[in-house]
Amino acid sequence: MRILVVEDEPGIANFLRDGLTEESFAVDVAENGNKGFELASTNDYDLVLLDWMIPGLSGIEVCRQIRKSNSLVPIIFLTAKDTVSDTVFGLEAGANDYIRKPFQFEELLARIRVQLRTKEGEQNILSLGSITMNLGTHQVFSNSKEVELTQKEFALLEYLIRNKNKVCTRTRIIEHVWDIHFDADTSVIDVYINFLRKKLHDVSAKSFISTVRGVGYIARDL
Amino acid sequence: MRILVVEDEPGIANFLRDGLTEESFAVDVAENGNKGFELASTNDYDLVLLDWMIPGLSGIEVCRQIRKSNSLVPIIFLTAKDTVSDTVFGLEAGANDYIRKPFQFEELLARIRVQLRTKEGEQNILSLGSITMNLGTHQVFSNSKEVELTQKEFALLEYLIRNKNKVCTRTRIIEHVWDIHFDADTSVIDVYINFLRKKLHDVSAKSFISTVRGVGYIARDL
DNA sequence: GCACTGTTTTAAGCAAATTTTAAGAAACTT
DNA sequence: AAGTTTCTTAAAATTTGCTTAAAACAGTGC
Repeated sequence: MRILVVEDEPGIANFLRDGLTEESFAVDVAENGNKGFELASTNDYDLVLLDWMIPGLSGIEVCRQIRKSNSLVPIIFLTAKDTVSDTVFGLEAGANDYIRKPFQFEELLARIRVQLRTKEGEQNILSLGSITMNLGTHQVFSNSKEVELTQKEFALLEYLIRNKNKVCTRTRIIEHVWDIHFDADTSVIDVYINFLRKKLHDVSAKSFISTVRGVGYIARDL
Repeated sequence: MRILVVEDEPGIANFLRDGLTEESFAVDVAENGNKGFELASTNDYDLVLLDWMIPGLSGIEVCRQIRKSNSLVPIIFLTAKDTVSDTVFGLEAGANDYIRKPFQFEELLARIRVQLRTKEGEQNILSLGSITMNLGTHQVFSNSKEVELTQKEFALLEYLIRNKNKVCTRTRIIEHVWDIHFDADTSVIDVYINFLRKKLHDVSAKSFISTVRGVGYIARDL
């Protein structure tokens, strides 16, 4: 899942980047409003975190512009202001939620999950056949036996399962899981598919990730 | 579907070639404006991706020349510039759309599909009789049973179905699906028609691809 | 600051599937 | 029946993906 963070204070920006990366999100940071809108309009993010007070276009403006361009990406405001009118103003501009600074990272995470859930019509649990992922606790179970996955393995599996029964092309995988947008001549996907198959294969019945030659991979529901 | 990419940076050019090939397009790359125009004027592309800043003729010039030669092929600009006047300039030169670098591959793909759709009046799903193709997921169903096709098989079937009820000559097939423009003394089409018939025949009622002797093949809607 | 641990990426040889070539059999045309 | 054209099959050539090992990197504790 790709998240755009629009935040000028480097401390907070880094804090968010690191924390969200730990949670297996692919994070881009924009340090002002113009950059933020540019990135938002040229990329396909799954969620946007938007600081209210930023140089260039204000957060509200960025939010309006994004909505004007017909994007429904969930937007969460980070705001130091706390008067009711301001938050209402933000929500009316098209934001989905807001959180006041200083905030607890856990709370932010919870709100992010809520937005992603409503977007995808899912809970915190993803499943495919006998495999279950708990996004909240970062645990993966295969036949109710826990399997330890690394960050990248987890992120790749999440992407595959969110798109289950659809072919995921190499290009899309490298963009959504690795956040790489050019020069895709790497075999890192092959290697991670291999990791996942090894870790999940002997536990669940059959190799549930099939290869679609010349295109990518597909995780099938049976 | 044939796409011409006019782009000088090898990294981006390769990225585009690979990504578009994954999506079953036949891709040619020109590394400068003159080559680009030469290819565009001597070939029948379904779409042109044109970088703005390229050696030789500028992207704008190539676009103008193409339009001057009375071609209506859809043209999408790739541009690093982002002032409104520039893009308007590009669109006035006869381009159909533009996308700013750096871009998300999926967004580019969406824009390409929009151009091809308006051109062909179709969505992401193609169908013929009991056969359905999902271009987004690269899946083919025959009587709602999935059939596994390779890249070339998929591309050939797509071409036949996009031109259903029209005779597709061998020359056009070899040009649009294989991107070969000389020396058509190959029997590769015969072989692939055979593959398709075998894979789809026993599932759907009758052989839906008929041979038109001396000319080519036709996929009929019944 | 350095060694240790685990993760991620790169690279290379091998295996497997796809794509192309080729050639004889079959079908159609004249 | 002769001459084309297409079909079918098999094998060669090529491409793509799998697997493994090692290198690069990051984080932790001493």
